[in-house]
Amino acid sequence: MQRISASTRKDALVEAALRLVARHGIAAASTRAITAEAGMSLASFHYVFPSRDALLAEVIERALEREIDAQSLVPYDGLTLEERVYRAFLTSLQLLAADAGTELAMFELMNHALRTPGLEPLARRQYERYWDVAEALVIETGAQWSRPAREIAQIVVSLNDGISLAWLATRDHEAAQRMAAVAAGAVCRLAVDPR
Amino acid sequence: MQRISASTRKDALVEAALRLVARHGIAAASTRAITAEAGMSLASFHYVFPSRDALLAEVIERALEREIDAQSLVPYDGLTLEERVYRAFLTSLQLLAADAGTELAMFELMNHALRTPGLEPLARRQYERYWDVAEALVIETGAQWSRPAREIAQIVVSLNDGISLAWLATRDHEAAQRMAAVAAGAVCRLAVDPR
DNA sequence: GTCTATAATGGGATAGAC
DNA sequence: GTCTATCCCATTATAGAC
Repeated sequence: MQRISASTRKDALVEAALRLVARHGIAAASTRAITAEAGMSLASFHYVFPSRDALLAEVIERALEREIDAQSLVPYDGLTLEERVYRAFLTSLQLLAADAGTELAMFELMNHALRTPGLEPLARRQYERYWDVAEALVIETGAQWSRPAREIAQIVVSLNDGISLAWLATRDHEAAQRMAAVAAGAVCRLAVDPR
Repeated sequence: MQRISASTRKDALVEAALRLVARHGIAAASTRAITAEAGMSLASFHYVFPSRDALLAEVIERALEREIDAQSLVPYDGLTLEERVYRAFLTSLQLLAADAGTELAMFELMNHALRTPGLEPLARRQYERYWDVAEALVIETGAQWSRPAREIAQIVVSLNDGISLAWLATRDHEAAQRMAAVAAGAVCRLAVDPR
């Protein structure tokens, strides 16, 4: 095998792990499976990562950034407030339908972090970032809200998580879309002038 | 050891597994750990359960029923609509704070079902039951809603799941209580006459 | 730096005595 | 029905040759 820089190798392992977790769940992401997926030997793994958990920590951060990037590409020009909120929920559902494994993986990685001593702060930071992104979105609507933007944002994130989980469990597209519509309505009624 | 009926034994194993999953996560619920917790031998396990997954399926159902029982004990007499909805969310948060492990376990068991071939219908049924229970609660408010009771119920469940997950990740009591309040307000604005 | 080989552990499941 | 003992496999991590 060629000599490859440690950072390149880390990168390849994180990507391989992410694919495996998305496809078959976190339990399937053993060090052996990961190195096989990345096309390298088992020993290479421990050359760049001290342990499986150290890798999973990086996997969580990588997955989070990807998720946030996907959300921030949505165009909202010329839409009413309710349409914008609805569109945001729908975008999540589209990401979900396009790659259910990856979205389920986000929940699995979160649970893993919450069960692994030392990784709890990762879960916390993940939520703070979700809230940050949603808050920016709420402010960007330009609406006047009856509560601080951050609280609205937290409700939006909660609804999004809840609807996503419900879809993952039931795979009921119609129900999920109706939920997105009703949720958008409920959120918009928190605006002072829900135009 | 004494001769014990198969059903008693199953029961003891399910309870032991539930305790382990709540304490240390689903990964810690190995057949060996479960039988040790239940105070019996490993072979007894396979005498009453064909496999670990067969046990976990029963664990999921048991945990679900317990969760629903806990929620249905809440008294709502003499409260306004918003107070009732708020109270429902708060009750969830209290259960959460009282036993975070068990509530986290619910999410883990759900993920497990979604990743295990053959157990997906369990996850689906679990959600249908959540929705049923919430729908009964929504109807019981006596309010006139702008959408069918089931859709309101689905939003309530989504909010509850989302808020629960956020609390599990951040352990921020204040934020969670504010979220419960704002969520209750948003839901109630879906009533025709939100008195 | 990268590999093969192996240690060390823990897992699910089963055989067979009682 | 219940147990002990064991099989067999997969896992994480490391040793040591190159």
